Amino acid sequence: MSNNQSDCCSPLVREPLAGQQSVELARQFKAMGDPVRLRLLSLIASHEGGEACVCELTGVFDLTGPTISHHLKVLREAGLIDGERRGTWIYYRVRPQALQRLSDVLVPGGLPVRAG
Amino acid sequence: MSNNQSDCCSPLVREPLAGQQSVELARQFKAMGDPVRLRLLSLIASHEGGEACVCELTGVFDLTGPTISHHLKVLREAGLIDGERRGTWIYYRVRPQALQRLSDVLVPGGLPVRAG
DNA sequence: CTCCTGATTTGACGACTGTCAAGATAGACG
DNA sequence: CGTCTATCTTGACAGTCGTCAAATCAGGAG
Repeated sequence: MSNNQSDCCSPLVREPLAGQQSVELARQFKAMGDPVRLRLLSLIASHEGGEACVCELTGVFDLTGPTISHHLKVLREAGLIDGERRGTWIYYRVRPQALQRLSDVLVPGGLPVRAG
Repeated sequence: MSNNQSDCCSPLVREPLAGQQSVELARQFKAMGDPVRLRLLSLIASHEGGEACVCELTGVFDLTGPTISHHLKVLREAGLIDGERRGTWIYYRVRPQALQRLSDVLVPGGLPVRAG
């Protein structure tokens, strides 16, 4: 079985998910299973240049800095975003491969698709 | 903004998710954020005929009936599966539209794609 | 009607999660 | 060096979640 992350995975719909794979995927879906995190992900992904500084994210929500920081950490540890410090600010960007992989898992067509 | 569920949604990557939409989507992603539920979903989706009876799902896990039932309820209330009683048994099947929608949200191409 | 089997509901309990306040780190600037 | 700003970490607390045992509901068979 192709358990490799870069080679990726058969879609959910084609064959039963193996135990280990389900744990990995669930971790990523779970990270997206919170409205705040989903919006953070979207804010980052859709921001110009494909990246956003924490300072641009904090103001959007009625939440304290530490809470935003916590959510970003969850997204980062799930492998959905990457953070990079540049001077005073820390910039986050999404990992398109990760989103693509999750997207692929969900539809029967799955991997083969990819309309360039 | 096309906030309509059937018309669907712009992908995460194109523009920031609105508050209400993020809550709905998060609910579905959250439902998939558990290894057992992901495997259940996969078992149902990949089962012959596109449906599976609860009795076929229970034996797969080292979990009690009530627990499986609970997870199925979560998936059902998230709109990811549908259940139907036929005689003694209850059969579940996935809602392909729901999975498709989630898949679409995750990639930049989003809706327009669809390589037949 | 009574019993049996399949499935859900209820109630309980430990584990985990989202949130905040307070403290700690990291770099920029005097 | 010390200070200021941006971000993260820690500790605490209420709320939610995953799980099981026990009770309940729905059909089929005697």
